[in-house]
Amino acid sequence: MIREKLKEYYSVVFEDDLINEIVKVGTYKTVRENELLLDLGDKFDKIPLILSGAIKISHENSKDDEIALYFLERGDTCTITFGCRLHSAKSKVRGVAEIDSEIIFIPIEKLEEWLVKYKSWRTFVIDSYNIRLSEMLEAIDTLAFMKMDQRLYKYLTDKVKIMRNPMLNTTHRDIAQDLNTSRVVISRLLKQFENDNKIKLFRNKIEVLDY
Amino acid sequence: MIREKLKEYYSVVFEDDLINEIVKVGTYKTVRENELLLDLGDKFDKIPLILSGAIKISHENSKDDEIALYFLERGDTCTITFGCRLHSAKSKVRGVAEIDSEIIFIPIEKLEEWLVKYKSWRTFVIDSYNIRLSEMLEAIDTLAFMKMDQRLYKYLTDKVKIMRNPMLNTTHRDIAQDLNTSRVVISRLLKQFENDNKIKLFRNKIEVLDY
DNA sequence: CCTCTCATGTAACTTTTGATACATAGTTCT
DNA sequence: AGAACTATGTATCAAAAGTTACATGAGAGG
Repeated sequence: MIREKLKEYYSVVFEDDLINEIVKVGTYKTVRENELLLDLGDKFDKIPLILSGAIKISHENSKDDEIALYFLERGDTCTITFGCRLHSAKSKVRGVAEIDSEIIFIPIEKLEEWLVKYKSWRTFVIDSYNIRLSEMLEAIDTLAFMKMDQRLYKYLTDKVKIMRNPMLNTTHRDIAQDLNTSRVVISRLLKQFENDNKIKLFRNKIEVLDY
Repeated sequence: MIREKLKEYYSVVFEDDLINEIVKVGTYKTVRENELLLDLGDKFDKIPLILSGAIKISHENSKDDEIALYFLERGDTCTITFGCRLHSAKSKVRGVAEIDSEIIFIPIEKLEEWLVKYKSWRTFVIDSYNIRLSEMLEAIDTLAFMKMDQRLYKYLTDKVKIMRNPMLNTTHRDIAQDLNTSRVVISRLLKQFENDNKIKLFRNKIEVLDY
C-alpha cells in the first residue's frame, strides 16, 4: 500500500531502487486535521515525506508569540528536521495538520547513507533545502515590507490555493494567531475587505471572492 | 598560499584529501570593504567559502526596499547560492563585504560530486543549510516579535560581535536601510539609547557601551 | 575661507497598529 | 427555553512608527 502511494506521488522524483528502500524502512502514518505532528523542542529523528494533505509550519518564541511560516504539501519534506540529529538540537518549529494528511517517516540515519547511494536523493535533499530557504525568504519579505492589510490578504489567498477551496474554515482569532496580531485588528481589516467585495464573511467561514 | 589558509581555518572541518581538491579547483579572492560580491539576479555558479572577514547578506523586494538578513564569517558558506544551478534561478539576495574579506570560490559542479566522495563535505553542506535556516528563523523572529527599538539594539550588538569592535563605523542612514525604516526613526531611538547610557553617538560612528 | 554636501537633531503631524471594553448574535448543552 | 460559550462588530483611546520640514554642524573640495 505504501508502495503504490509512493509510486503515485514520487516516481518522478525517486529512482525505483530508492523507492524500494523507502518502502522497506519507512513508516506510513495518517494524521487528522488539527493534529499536532511536531512540537517545539521535540527531538525529531525521522524525516517526513508528505504524501497528501497540508501541514502548517509555525514558529514560536519564548514568550508564546507564534507566527505561521509556510505549508508543506505533497512532495515536500521538512528540512528543518534534518538538522536535529547533528546538534541534537530541538525543533524550533511546530507542525500541525491543516487537513487530514498522509505521511511517510524515514529514519534519519538514511539521510546521509542515501546521499552517497542515490543521485535522486541528493537532488531531492538539496532542492528541499532550497525550497525551504525560498519560503523563509518570502516570509521575511512579507514581514519586513508589508502592512497588516497586505499580509492578511496574502494569507487568505495563499490558504485558498493550498486548500484548493475559496471557502475557508477559520475564525478571526485563528488568523490573528497565525499573523501574530490581535483579533480586533483582523476583524477590522476583514470588514474592510468585505466592503471592497473581496471576501464574504460568515460565522467560522470566509469566502475569498477575488484570488 | 591557498593551502595554508585553508589548513588554518578548515582542517578541523575537512579531510586532507578534500582540502587538496579544494586547492586544486578553488579560486582565491580578496574583496575590499563595501565591495559588492553578489547582487540580486546574479547567476552564481560558484560556492564561496569565507576564509576571513564578514559579508553582509541582505534581501530586496521589487520595490527597492531592502533588509539585512545576517552576516557570513569565517567557516561560513552561502547556501542560498547552492540552488542557483538547479533552477537556473537568480540570486534573491545581495552580498556586500562589511570589511575586507578573503574568499575561496569552488565550481558548483563539485557540490554534488563531493557529496558522494567526502563525508566531511556531506556534513559541511547539511550543517551549512541548517545554520542558514536557523539564521533565517532568527531574522523572522526579530521581524515578527520585536519592536523597532529592540531590533535596533540587537542590530548594534550583533554588529559589534561580528566586527569584534564596540566602535561601529556607520551612519543613521545606513542603519535605517538595513532595518528597512526611516532615518528619523533611527536617530530618535539612538538618542534614547544615548540618554540611557547604552551607546555614545559620534559623527559617522557609534560606540556601543553595553553589549 | 567659502560653498556644498552629508550627517545629525528635533518638532509637528499622520497613519498604523494594538489594547480595552462592551454589544450582539449564533451554538451547544442541559 | 435558558444558560454559557464563542464569534463577530465596533467605539474609543494609546502607543509605535512613518512623514515632512527645517535647523545645525562637520568635513570635503575648490
